[in-house]
Amino acid sequence: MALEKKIDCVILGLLSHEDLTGYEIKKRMDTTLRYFWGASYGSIYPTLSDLVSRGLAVKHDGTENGRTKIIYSITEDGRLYLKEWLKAPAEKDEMRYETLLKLFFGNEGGASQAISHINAFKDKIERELTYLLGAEDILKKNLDRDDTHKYYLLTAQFGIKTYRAYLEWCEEAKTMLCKGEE
Amino acid sequence: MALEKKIDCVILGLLSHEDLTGYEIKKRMDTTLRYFWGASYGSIYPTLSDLVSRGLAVKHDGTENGRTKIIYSITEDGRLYLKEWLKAPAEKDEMRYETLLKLFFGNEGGASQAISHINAFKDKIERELTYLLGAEDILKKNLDRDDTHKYYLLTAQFGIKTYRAYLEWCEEAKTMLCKGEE
DNA sequence: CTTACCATGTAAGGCGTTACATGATTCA
DNA sequence: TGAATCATGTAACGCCTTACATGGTAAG
Repeated sequence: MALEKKIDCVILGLLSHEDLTGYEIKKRMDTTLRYFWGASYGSIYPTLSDLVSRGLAVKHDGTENGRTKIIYSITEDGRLYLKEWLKAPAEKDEMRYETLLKLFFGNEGGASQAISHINAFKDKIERELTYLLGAEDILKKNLDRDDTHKYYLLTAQFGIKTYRAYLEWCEEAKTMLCKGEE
Repeated sequence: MALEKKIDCVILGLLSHEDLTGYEIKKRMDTTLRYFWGASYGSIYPTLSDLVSRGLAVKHDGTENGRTKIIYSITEDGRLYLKEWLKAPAEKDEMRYETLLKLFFGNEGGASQAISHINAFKDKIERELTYLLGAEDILKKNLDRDDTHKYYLLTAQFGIKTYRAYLEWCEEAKTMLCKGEE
């Protein structure tokens, strides 16, 4: 019980705003949703079929730029299902940071190795932060156009705030490790 | 390739510092490691057997307080394996926050529902933060006793910094949502 | 003309959880 | 005496990723 599977809700959530193909859903997962909820084709396409068979979404063929596509739309039942899920409290908030794991056991590898891990982490976070700041900018400019943007902005700002805290920590952590090196 | 499975390294990491039983390992997972790497009995005990069969750990029976225990120790090979893993760059740093997911689709449920999710999240984070601050305090007092404490402290401080950023965001997010409610 | 991107899927298998099963000891 | 904690495990199953398989179109 307490199904962990939220992928159906995520897809329904995306479809609640606009009709999408599986490919487009994957792109959303790789950009907007990437930093707090990822998914691969191997879970997206089967879930899409499943949603259709449960009557929560419908599919219809379409063509665009001479290309054949399978476009999915949410149904009324799908919208109800989504709303029920949104009402329920969030169950799973967790992080899995291998960087922290390696740092936790850092004594076994030494300070300079730990610093390398911190630097690699810092670079990754800086790249992500740049992306999020760009997204924030666009969202702010379109705030009045669409109410959903307000919620997208909220999550982007969560990421920005978090990543900035990470970067601060990186500096402090390196300082602390260097002191021990002397 | 690029095995995701790190549980063997985590256990080896714990054993590199002290001999432990499976039960004690689980307790570490539920306390110290909880916020960045969790694990259940269903993965700990089989991994322990696996480590023994690979020669990375050894088990020996012991008794303590009249209770029978199976105590595991790391071997030299285990220490080598751990060091190799520590050398390699971290591959998997990711979060899965259902709260953010529900917020991202918050428009479908409305501002007051979104605020409820934020409040629940805030409560959870405040509890975690209290725990981490307690851990930080203890670690700081024992910094000179054991070099490993420095690394434990580093990860605790990561959590503290991150959680404080979360809490700041909670307030800002609620303010933003309330403005829209008027 | 070939690289990159658009587009849809499946199969195998890894990883890890939940729930179950069992039993001893300690403490209120 | 009953609840909590100590202690060790297994079985079933859920979820998801990786890798594979296929083919069209756009742009340089």
